[in-house]
Amino acid sequence: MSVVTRIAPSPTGDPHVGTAYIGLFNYVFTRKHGGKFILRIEDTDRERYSAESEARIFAALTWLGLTPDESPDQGGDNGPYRQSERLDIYKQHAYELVDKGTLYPCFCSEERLAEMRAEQKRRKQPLGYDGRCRNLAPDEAKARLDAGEPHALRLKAPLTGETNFKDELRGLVRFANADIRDGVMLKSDGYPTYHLANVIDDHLMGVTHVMRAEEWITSTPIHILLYEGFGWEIPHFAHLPLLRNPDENKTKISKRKLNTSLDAYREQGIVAEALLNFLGNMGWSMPDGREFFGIEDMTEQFDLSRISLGGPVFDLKKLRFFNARYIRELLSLEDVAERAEPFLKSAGLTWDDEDYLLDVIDILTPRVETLAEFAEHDYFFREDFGYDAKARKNLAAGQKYLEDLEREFARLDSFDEDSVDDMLRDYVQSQSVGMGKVLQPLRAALTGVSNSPGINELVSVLGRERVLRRIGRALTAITAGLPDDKPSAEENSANKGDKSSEAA
RNA sequence: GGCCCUUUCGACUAGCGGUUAGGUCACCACCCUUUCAAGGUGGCGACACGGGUUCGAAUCCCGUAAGGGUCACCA
Repeated sequence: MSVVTRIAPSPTGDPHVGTAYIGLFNYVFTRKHGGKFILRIEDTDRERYSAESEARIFAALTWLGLTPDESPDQGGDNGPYRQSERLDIYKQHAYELVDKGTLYPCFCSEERLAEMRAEQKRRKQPLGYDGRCRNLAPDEAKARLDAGEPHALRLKAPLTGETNFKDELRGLVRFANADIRDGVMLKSDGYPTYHLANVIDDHLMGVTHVMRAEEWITSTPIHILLYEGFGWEIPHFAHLPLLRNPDENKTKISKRKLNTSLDAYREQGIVAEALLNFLGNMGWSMPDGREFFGIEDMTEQFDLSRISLGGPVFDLKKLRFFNARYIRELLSLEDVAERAEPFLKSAGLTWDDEDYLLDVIDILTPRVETLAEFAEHDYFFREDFGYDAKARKNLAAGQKYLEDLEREFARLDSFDEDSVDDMLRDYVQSQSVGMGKVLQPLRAALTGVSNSPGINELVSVLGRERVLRRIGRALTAITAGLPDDKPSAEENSANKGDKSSEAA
């Protein structure tokens, strides 16, 4: 049996990390079994639909490398892949189900339903359709239908017995039919609701394994009833655990409490592989316990039985750790530089040759957790950086050393790290002071900040020309009295990371 | 509230009847060190609770509790 899976995001708002999460599991499962992975756009909610959002979903999936085999973009044998383009299909199938007695027309107005709900709430009764139209005499229903009276189509849920299904991860899940409501399957505007469209599409597209988030568990019996109504084969279901907010109660991941936008992570300089790897550790683990693995490795080892069911908390700190690890170890220097370039450029930073960029990225790499953070070390790319408070203090205290070092550097033959190191050590020794006394002013002159990569590598990468120019500039500034009003570029560059996203 | 799902360190997890309950992030300490990192070493820290079953339970069963999800003409 060939496997067919799908993800079915709704194009409303930002592309969601949940889509990437569910997408990843569908993707690796499908690749593992040599099947087909479909992207279907569930755009039946006309109120919230956004074309731009749909485009961003495609872009995000492409970024992550979760490329579908069939989609609205690529097409395929089972299209169209946008639900809004399948309206006739749903309608036709829906009325077929009316004939079969699985669905029935409901002529109740929105107003009546609203009243009904209000009344139920007041009496603290269970919410749900009261079934008025369910018991309409067949010919009355038919007559009103023929007369073209506006109506929705509701599920005629059995009153007794139970509807069960086997969840691949949890085993048998049972529901009393009495608890299943007569939900609307086809809206009065002719659009299907999720349940109907979903079942029809999954069947018509040949989906064999429905892997979706746990929140769908309670609507699965509705889907089962629909499959049974049509007389269709029921696919396998696997409900994946829900990603959780890092809040007290671990509620379902939400953009109120966490940044759920894939675009946002991309813009923050999270690399796709790291995000995927991080997501792969949410509710799943490698048999050998490895935490760092690519999508190929995951595919190779993937097994539904290794999914754990507790809802994993989406921990930004661990994501950043994974990202940092990819930047400094798992990706090649060239690769990192290439990915960092857009971030540097959009910060207005420029450089003359690629080798210099590579050198800079190389020494920055252990000090950075995201691609965007490279741009914080702007002193590598500009000569007009400001001096922050500590740097000014260091400069003021180090004028003499800087004057000496200016001469020493001018005289120095080679700017490789060892030569620089030898020279500096000799000089410091000759002054009979601590290293810091000399090196901190030098650091301030070269970077404008008080913390930076090691002096030796810094000097070596910057090269003679920049070093001399910067010492000269610092000396001038000292003489001019180091005016405080000068905008100091990176006053807070020592502050770690983005608290901003947590500041809600 | 009804129904459904879930439950191992603060977080992610390993474990699938016999382990000093292991690893990772975070946190703390130490080492390295001119700064900031990275790196190294070590530390803190968990089987929700109560009953069973068993010679023996984190592992199996039953309750309880807690948390989550869901109850729309949204998905």
